[in-house]
Amino acid sequence: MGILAKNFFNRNTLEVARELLGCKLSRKFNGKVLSGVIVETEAYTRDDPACHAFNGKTPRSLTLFKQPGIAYVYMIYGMYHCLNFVTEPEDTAGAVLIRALEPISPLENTNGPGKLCREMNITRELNEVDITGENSVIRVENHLKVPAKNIITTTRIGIKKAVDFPWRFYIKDNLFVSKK
DNA sequence: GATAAGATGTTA
DNA sequence: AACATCTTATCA
Repeated sequence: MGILAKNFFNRNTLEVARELLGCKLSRKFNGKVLSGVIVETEAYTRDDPACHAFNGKTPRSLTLFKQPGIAYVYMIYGMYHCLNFVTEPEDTAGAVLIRALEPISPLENTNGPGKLCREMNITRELNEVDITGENSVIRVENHLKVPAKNIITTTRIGIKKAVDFPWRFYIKDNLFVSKK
């Protein structure tokens, strides 16, 4: 099925976060392809106190201002990485955090943002890689169509600012959504 | 330079 | 509820 192109990411972050549900994420590593269905996402935008880019450009947040359709990978708590896709036009900060996958290729422990990166060998080396190319090490394609009634909208997890923003999305009743 | 906080996960 | 563990941003 079709690989998601730059256009897909060059849009409102909340729309992208919702529409990524049901898409297939593939990660090439050591000659193998690891893949899973995206079942949980969170949106982070400019004007969002919880977003790394809220206070403007810093060495780390600069990635969020770059072109849509690249990866934003950062380290959290000194031991885990988190994978995001950059959204919105260039110079407008925005990203979608990938929080959980339902395995397609054999994978375990993909029900959390740190766990799925550990499982798929996603590190800071992949920061800013293009995810819209045919041969990208990370790419996303259309896979399952998730009916609107099966998309649950709630508040985001693990943040201390903007805790009331309903910007977390997940597939209803899916067993691989992260636990609270 | 120092310091505090952090988009997490595991263990108890 | 504690903690493992270290990058980042901010301030001096």
